Amino acid sequence: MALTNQQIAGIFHTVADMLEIKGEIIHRVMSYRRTAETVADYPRAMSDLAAEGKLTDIPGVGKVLAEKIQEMIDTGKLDFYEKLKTEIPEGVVEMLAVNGVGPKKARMFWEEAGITTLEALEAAAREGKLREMPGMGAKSETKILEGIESYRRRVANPRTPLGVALPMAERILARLLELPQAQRGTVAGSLRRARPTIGDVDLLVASDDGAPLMEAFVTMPEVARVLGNGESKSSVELQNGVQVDLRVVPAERWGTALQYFTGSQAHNIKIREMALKRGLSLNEFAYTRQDDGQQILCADEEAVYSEIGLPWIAPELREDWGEIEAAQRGTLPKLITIDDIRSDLHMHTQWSDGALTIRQMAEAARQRGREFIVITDHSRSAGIANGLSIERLLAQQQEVREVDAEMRDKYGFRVFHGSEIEIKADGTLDYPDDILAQLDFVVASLHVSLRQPREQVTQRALNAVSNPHVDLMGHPRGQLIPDREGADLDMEALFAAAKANDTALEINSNPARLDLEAQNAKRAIELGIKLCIDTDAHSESDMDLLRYGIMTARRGWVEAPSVINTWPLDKFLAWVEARGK
DNA sequence: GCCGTTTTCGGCCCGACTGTTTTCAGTCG
Repeated sequence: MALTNQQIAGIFHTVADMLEIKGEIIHRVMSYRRTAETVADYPRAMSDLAAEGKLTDIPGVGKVLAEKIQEMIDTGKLDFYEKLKTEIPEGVVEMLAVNGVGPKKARMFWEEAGITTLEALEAAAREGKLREMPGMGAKSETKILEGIESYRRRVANPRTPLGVALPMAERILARLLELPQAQRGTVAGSLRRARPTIGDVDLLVASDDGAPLMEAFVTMPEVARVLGNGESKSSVELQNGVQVDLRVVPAERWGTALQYFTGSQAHNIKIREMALKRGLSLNEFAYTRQDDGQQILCADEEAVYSEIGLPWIAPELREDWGEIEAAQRGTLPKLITIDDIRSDLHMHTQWSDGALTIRQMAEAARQRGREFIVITDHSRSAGIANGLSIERLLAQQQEVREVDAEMRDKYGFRVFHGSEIEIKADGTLDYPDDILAQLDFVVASLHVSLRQPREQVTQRALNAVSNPHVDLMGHPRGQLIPDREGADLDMEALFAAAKANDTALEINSNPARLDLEAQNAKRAIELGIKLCIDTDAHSESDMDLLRYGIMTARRGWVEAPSVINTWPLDKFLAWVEARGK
């Protein structure tokens, strides 16, 4: 059975670790690691690419890696990996995840002391045996013990969702910016790029006097452990297990520093390669001209990019998904912003599992600048969510009409009546067509039986988007971050059906969903599919989650015209009408 | 292992911090 992109990426990551332990040339190791990253984020299934013979189209994949991917698709395993597993004990590879243990030390512990498990490593450290080894001492022993403890916490809770990490990072940053030494500051790293989950938090502050900032940072009440504490860089682990890094740079070098610490690594490597071709070496402090050694300082990111002939590239795009090539061609997308959003087409009320009345939701949306909304409570089979029977649905419509009339007269604000209907396990929809026909707008979503086999769950999605009454498919894959994988949908088939039926696909703004993911959103708009960025709000505060949906859309290169809820009311209604409602 | 305005070989981005060391290797991002 063919492996998924995630599984293939996982194997390549482990192979890279194993090769590094073996002392392989680092560039060979990096090619596996790079490809693992690429495959993990790739918008199309490796099995599809393999079927089309297009594996070597993937940047960084040559003959050898293409053959290995093909083998995993065909056989479900990789011989090369199986052989490596017989050479290197699993526990030795696991040691690399411990802060302070790298490939050299892992190999030394294994070969010199016969340590092949984390438990044995911990025991040896406790008994003071590690300190006798070359390059080791009492401090590194302690560091490894702390590292093992931290690793075990991380295994239980591996990555932090964007929706948790960003508010936390902003709170810490705000406190640092209160200090007089801080000139400016921002969130950087994968958080600034708005990845759906975050490994650690990167903060950047401009200052000519970093010491007080570092002192304040490492003594924050939520700090559990100081991992490093230098003049320009400190790292802490918080009580909640999240690692936070703070870097301090002088303001005149802000641009190069921010560009560097925002990443991604793949993006930065390409930028540096471009710089080198122009005789410039780039680091976080400056460009350096290679001929005379003269430095070129960049106080903002625009200067960093313009120095090598590129327009500024939005951080959400910096994943090496083609943004540098697009910048060179002058074809970067004009990314959607939160101000482009005019409506919210997916929201819940007290009629099902929401916290507020129809009127309260409408008022809250209006206060946030929306021009119209659609109320889409759960359908009848969603028992836990108090889904609406047909009778209740029709009664709700009356109330929606009343609120609409009132809000329309008062503010010119409109409230429409819809439903978020279950796509049931058997593939049918939760209300009959004649009921759906009475609604202004229909969202169809998968909530149950997400673990069905690929063909079955895909067929359910196709049934839904092909129904002429369905306008939007909500959170298509049904993933829950960070715990639940989405359904094993054939996304290409879903895209084809959405395109053929002119059905829109949702980017759900809830940080637990962010579904469609950016990669799939990017693929969808390339195919000309319409999207919709909704809050799926169940309360007033949920409406403020919209920014996460916007970030995700921007990561997917989405421009406002592709998004139906950026459209003015007339255009929206004309589209719904034209779809045969 | 990949790749090419250095093109089929010989490169491959760059620096901070730590702990050990007496000048640097390992780790990390």
